[in-house]
Amino acid sequence: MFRSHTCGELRPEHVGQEVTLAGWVHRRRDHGELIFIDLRDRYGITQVVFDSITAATHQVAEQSRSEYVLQVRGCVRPRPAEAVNPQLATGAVELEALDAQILNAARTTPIYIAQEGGEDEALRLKYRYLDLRRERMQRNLILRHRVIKFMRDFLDQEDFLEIETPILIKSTPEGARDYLVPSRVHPGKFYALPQSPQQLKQMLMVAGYDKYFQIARCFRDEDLRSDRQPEFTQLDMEMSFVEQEDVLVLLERLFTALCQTVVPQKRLLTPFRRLSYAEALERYGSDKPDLRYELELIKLDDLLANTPFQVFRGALDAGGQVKGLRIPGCGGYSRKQLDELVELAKAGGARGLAWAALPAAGGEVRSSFGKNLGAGEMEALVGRMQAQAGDLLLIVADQAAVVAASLDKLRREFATRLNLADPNTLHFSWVLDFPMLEWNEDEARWDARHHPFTAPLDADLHLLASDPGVVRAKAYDLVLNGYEVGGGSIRIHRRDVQQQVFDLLNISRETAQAQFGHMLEAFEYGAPPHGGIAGGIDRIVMLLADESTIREIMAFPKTQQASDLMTAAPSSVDERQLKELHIALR
RNA sequence: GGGCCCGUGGUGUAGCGGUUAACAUGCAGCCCUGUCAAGGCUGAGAUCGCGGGUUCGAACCCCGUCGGGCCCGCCA
Repeated sequence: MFRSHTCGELRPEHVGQEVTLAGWVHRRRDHGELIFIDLRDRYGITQVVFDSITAATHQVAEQSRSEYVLQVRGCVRPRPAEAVNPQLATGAVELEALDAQILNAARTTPIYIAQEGGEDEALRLKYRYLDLRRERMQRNLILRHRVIKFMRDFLDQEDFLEIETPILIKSTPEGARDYLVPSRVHPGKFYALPQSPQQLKQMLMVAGYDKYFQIARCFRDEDLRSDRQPEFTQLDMEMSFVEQEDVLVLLERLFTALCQTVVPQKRLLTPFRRLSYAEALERYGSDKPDLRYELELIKLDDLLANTPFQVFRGALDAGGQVKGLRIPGCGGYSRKQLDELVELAKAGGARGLAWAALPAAGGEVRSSFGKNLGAGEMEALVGRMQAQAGDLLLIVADQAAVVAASLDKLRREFATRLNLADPNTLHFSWVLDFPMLEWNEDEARWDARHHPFTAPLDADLHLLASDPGVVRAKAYDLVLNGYEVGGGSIRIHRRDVQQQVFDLLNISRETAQAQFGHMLEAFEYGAPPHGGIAGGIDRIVMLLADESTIREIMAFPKTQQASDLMTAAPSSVDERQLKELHIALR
């Protein structure tokens, strides 16, 4: 045994006991004859005092440097009243070192452990094992552990079974790009890593495991974002004999209890608000709106029905929309600041951004487009947007999707600038009634928006043949503070409806047989009605931890170029390995 | 595939056409018995990511390249 206690454990009740601690030198304060060392492990920090009276022990402290690994035997004693450190959990006591040894020395570390630095993230990733020693990362990984532990315990209580599914599976061309694994035994053939265990969990429903879950690693070979890594973890669930409402209610109970347990200090809004996909896009321009603040998009089409302004006119004539945002108190923006906003709108796909600034003192409206408007139109816009002196009005005219994307960008930007989103609030919501299909312009065909097994709303079933674009699905997303943290659907379990959907998606019988034959066959042997959901654990933990990238809550994340800077993966491999796998590089 | 931003001692920054490349912190040595971001003194440490170019002269300007970040496309 290297230690009798951890560095976070000692309290006044331990006074007088002889204990042994082991840990890293967090900080050293050398006063000559007296040396203080803060000894750290993942449980905390304990101050160890080395007095020159114990000469050999004192010498160990003299030689010690930051991040040396020490073992110290000593006596727990109370600190003098004026030397108590209320910042430390162990701050009422200290360890009087009687005997100590250096278990291992350490080079000067490239990053400081004791201080949260602003270093280049690449450096942190290269030396991740040092970065992970920091309190922040430990706190995040501990939170992550608690989240996953809670999910397992909760679902166990609800009679769910955690069942593992394979990592080496069959590739299907649907969805994201697959990570492929070559087969040695089958020349020229490949496994794929799962984008999600979708088909497998549906097979488990056919098999009668009516409440399944898994903490499932998923892989998608797509470009990265701050909330997207090539491998990530989902809470994957599937249930039989359930309707959409059952799934929503269960998940709401799960996440409510989860948040109340692991982040009780946060304000959780319940019940979760529900809004349709159409409403979300209409009011917020996003299917994952941050509802902690309002700042809604305002529809202006009807006021401009006869406008002479070509930009608005053109958009409306082309079947598009004109919508705006009222930004309170930003009417004083400079030309340069406004130009930045125009660039932001363009990043969202808009060709431009019309703005109107109302002076704080009242008077003439400054705007990029006022002179092009017809009589009374500016007044009508100002009225509709309920603009007040000092406000800034931002207006985009384009196709609905472009208007939504660009105003969503602006809406989120101003939430940040104006501090509208309370970081301490968790605002979950359900986005429902997604369109089932999506028109693929490039390929001129319908694509499944969720996946091809998603069931249509019963009320829309009859439209499948006549007007597929308006058919809504029994699909639902769980949204938290502007992030999609979960999504799922009720699946089709009727063979005739499935065939109808395949026909719509232009999936031939042969293709369906080749790609999904095993599922279709399985469904002929008594498939129960079923549905499920998958939650993005990384994103949820990120939000609960108040972090802005999921890299901060993963032990060993990858860079935007999908490389691991610590191990230098991916890497070249031996010619012999390639040969065994029947692979020739081009 | 595209747009924008970043790269200077171990670390974080300043310098933005001529400087002995500055500051903080860390590091090393010495002094110091109540510190907890300990303090004091002394010192070492950077060919400015890399490669070209412009210039009498480049950390600084230009081109390319590598690495990192944010976003668009992509992510059923």
